[in-house]
Formats: sequence, C-alpha cells, structure tokens
Amino acid sequence: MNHVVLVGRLTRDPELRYIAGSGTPVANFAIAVDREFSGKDGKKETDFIDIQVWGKSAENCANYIGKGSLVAIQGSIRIDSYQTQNGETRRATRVNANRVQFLDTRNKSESSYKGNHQGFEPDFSPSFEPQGLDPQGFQAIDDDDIPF
Amino acid sequence: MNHVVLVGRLTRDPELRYIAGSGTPVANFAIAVDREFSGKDGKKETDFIDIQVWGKSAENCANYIGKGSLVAIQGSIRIDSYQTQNGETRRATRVNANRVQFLDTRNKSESSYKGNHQGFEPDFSPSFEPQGLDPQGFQAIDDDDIPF
Amino acid sequence: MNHVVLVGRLTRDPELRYIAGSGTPVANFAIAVDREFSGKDGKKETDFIDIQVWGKSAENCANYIGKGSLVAIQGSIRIDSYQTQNGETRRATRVNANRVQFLDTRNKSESSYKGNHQGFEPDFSPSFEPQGLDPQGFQAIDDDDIPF
Amino acid sequence: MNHVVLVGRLTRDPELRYIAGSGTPVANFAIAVDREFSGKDGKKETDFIDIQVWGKSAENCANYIGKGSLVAIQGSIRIDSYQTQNGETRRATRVNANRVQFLDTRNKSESSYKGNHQGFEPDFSPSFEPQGLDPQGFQAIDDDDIPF
DNA sequence: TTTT
DNA sequence: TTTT
Repeated sequence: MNHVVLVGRLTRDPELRYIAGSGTPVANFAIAVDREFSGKDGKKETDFIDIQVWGKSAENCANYIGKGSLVAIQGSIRIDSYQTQNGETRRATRVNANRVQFLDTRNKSESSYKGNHQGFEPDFSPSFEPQGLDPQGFQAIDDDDIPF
Repeated sequence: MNHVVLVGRLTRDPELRYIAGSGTPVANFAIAVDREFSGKDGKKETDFIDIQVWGKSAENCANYIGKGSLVAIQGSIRIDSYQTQNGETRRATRVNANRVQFLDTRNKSESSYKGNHQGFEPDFSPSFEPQGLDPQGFQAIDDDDIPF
Repeated sequence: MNHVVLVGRLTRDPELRYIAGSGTPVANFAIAVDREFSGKDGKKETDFIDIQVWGKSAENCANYIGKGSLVAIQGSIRIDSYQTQNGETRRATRVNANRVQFLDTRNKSESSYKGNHQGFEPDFSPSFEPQGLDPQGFQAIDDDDIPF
Repeated sequence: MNHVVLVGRLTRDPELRYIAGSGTPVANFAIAVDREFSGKDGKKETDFIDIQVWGKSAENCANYIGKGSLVAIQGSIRIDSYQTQNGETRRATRVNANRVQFLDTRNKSESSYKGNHQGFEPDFSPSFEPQGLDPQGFQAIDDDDIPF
C-alpha cells in the first residue's frame, strides 16, 4: 500500500518525452503544495514535489495544463536510483501519478492571458501553446476533442 | 492537500533524537514498500521510503517497533533542503508521519532474535533497548547538527 | 486507519447548526463526485456523498462556499445509528471532514447568479446568506433533535 | 477523486457470489475500524464499514481471509440505490475495494485455532474452512497456490 | 544502506 | 529551480 493524494499548482510546464524503444510517453513536472500549518513566524511554507506521469495521461498534461495550473494528483511514492557523472549513486524521490485531475477550468491559453491582453500577446508563453492542437488559433476547443 | 498512506516493514530500528532547545522527540527510520505491479521479468520491486515522526509518537516507535515490524503510516510528503560539507544544497524527501499504526502483534524482542542470538540475551536485543528511557541519559543533539 | 480524500462539487448550500450544550458548530452538505470509469453505455455516473464538518471549519464552509462550489475534502468514514419515528434503527454513513479546501476562486455570490438573477439582487443570493452571522440569531438545536 | 484507505478486521467471513450473466465474482464483508480518538468517557468507538470486492480479488478474499483477519483496503466510496419490498428507495453506502492487502500471516484455519485447541476442534467454525481448497485437511497451503 |  |  503506497498511496498519495496531492492538490497543488504546477511550478513549470510539463516536459513530455517518449521512451526510446517503446515510445511510451512520460511527462515530468513539479507542483507547489502549501503546508496546512506553517512555521511559528507565520510565514507560509511550501513543498515542491516532483511528479511523473505515464501514457495517455502524460500527453493530456502536456496539452492541457501548464505553469500555474491547479491539479489534484493520485499516485504513489517512487524512489529511483541513478548515477551521477562522477559515478556516485543517488536517489530521486517522485510521485508517480496514476491520475491527474485538472481543477482549473481556464485552459492553458486562457491562463496566460490573465487580464493583460492588449491587442497582441507579448507574454503569451510559447510553452503554453496547446501542443498537438491547431497552432493557428485558439478557437474554443471542441468538447469532443477534450479528453476529460 | 498532501496525504500519504503507506504499509510496509521497517528496514532498521528507529533512531530517536531530541531537538536541543525544545526537547521535542524525533524518530527516523525507513520502510520497505513492495510495489503492487512489479517489472515484466516478474521480480519484485520495492521502494525504501524515509519516515520521520515527531513527539510522543516518535517515542512510541522507538520503544515498540524495530527492524522488520509491519506498520501503517499516515502522513505527508515533506521536502527539506540541507547543505553538504562542500556547500552544495541538496533536498531530502521524507514522509512526515502523523500516525504510525503497529500491525505486528509480535514485539520487538521476538523480532530481534533471528540470528543474533548467542546463548543468552534473555529476551532483549541491544538494538531494541528502549531509547529515551536509558537511565544513562542521551546527548541532546543541537539543532545545527541535524541536516533534517 | 480510516482515510478519505474526495474532490467534488456541493449539491446544496451547507446547513450550519450549533450543538445545544456545547455550542459547537456543525455543517452538513453533500458533494457530487463523478466516477472515473463510468458504465459501459458511457453515461456519466456520480456518487452523492454526505459530508459533515465541525468547529471553525463548519463556519467557514457556511460562509464561503455554496451549491456548485468545488472542494477537496480530507476526512474519515463515520457510521452513525439513529432511530426512525417508528422505532426502527438505521445507519447513516457520512464523511467526517477534517479539512475542506476551497478550489473555486469564484465566491458564493457569483455562483448563485446562474439563472436566478432577475434584475437586482446586487451580489447576494438568499441561499448564500452567511449563516451563523445572521443578526437575528439561530435556534440552538437540542442534541436530541439531531439524529446524527 | 474518490479515495479511501482503511485498516481493520473483518466482522464476518466474506460472502462470495457470482453475477448472473457475466459470472463476475463479488465478495461482501464488513470491517471494524477503531476510531483514533474516542468519546470523552474513554470508551473505544468503532465504525463498521461495508466492503465490496470484485473479480479475482473477491475470490482471494473468500479463500484466504475470514472473520477476524486484519486487512488494509484501498478503494472508493460508492453509493447504490435499491428498492425495499414496500417500494421505498434507499441508499447503501459501501467501500468498493480496488485492493485488499492481507496483513495477517496466519491463514484462516490457523486463526480459528487461537490457543484453545485441545485435541478436538469445538470452535472451529465451518465458515473458516478454506473454500475452493481441499476440505480434507489443513496441510500447509503450498506457496505457489497463494496469490500473494 | 535496506524489510518479509 | 519554483506555484497562487
């Protein structure tokens, strides 16, 4: 039994890769989770937790959420070992997400607009451009195209 | 929201320490959690997850469970930063346990018998000696000595 | 160990009451949680789960969320027995919430606008009137009146 | 998101049925979960929670655990509606278990022996007889036969 | 660094 | 290395 539930906001856009042989999609990102009870000084404390998602869900993350999006994650703690360049063995602790629930109704393009949209899009981060969707424009995405 | 539930066995006896100023007890140990679905080759895979417990519950762990004990843990993921000797900053990921439920009826002494039993040691292994109840006393550890 | 995590939307406004003797606040409401995998016919299935919150958190729910609000709930399953008028004993199953995290930025007034907005009602729907702040006062409910 | 984790003991043996058309196995039982914090009078309080398991896992429950067994359950809350004889609609709240982890090493037969075994087996409940296994005797079950 |  |  190894169960984790987290609710937090992405600290960066998901990075999508495909495993060499199998072609399996993997997405990596981190979320910021505020602690319920913070330090005595009252200043907010936050844990930045690394998340890994596999398969179709990885592609959905890459396409529909970005830095700042609010998500609920269900998964398990996973500890992987790896070698540094100088041959040292280190451990990476991650949450392996079985399910990522998007809690922001605003999609990636909307979220980057936040109010400061003045005829052009200076701060429209390329990283929010919906991948795998029409690069031309941001016509509302048809309900049928959205996998949730 | 940051919730974790784990069921697994201790890989070593809990280490109990007391925070210098406050005297707050802290126990550290790790548990082995077998993955539900293991590799294609069928060989079992296991995550070794670091646990930290505070307060009265830390003392209970030190007194009543040891290497091999089965426990259910409820807590949250916590990421602490610390400095290595050469000034590098690293992160330690742990589960901060709010509750440790003992699932083994057998007590510490029984579990410590396996192998290191050499003719005497009535029913008590050194590693299970209730820490914090040591009449000798313990060395209070300075906050600064604790990387996490 | 009895842990529950739910994410869903309120099906109605919280009902706030105060326990007679102690004055402890209690709020009751239900949330709709869509099942991840629905029936073969593809039609969405939903569980409507009863929630009970105590103390300060009950008042916060009454004041800040309403029908339609998205929440994450952490708590435990609780089964209470009560008597029907005809002396039958029945069981009520509820989630006793330790923590209710509000996931909607939009406040109560906004959410109550949908549909029942008829020219005025500045930014306040009756159903969202902060209970427990009512200058009129509330009727303390006797413990015996509460089946659960 | 609808996640539940419970640790408790079976209050009765699992009842195994097979769905008419499909032949899918379903097991029903209940577990007793002690509340962490009990009433002011100090007397222990317990929730008796109904569990439902499907598929292969249902058969494993029927074969390997019984009244008194300690289990960890991971699943979700499910609310089903049904009609009483007099046409009333009622709701049944259950935990739909995705995974049942057996935390008792003692198997069914052993557990019913608990100490009071004096040459005959007065209190060997038939209900603990391993179903689907050899009714003749209680030879240790071969490791290879046990799916965990 | 690892538990059964 | 960090989110609102």
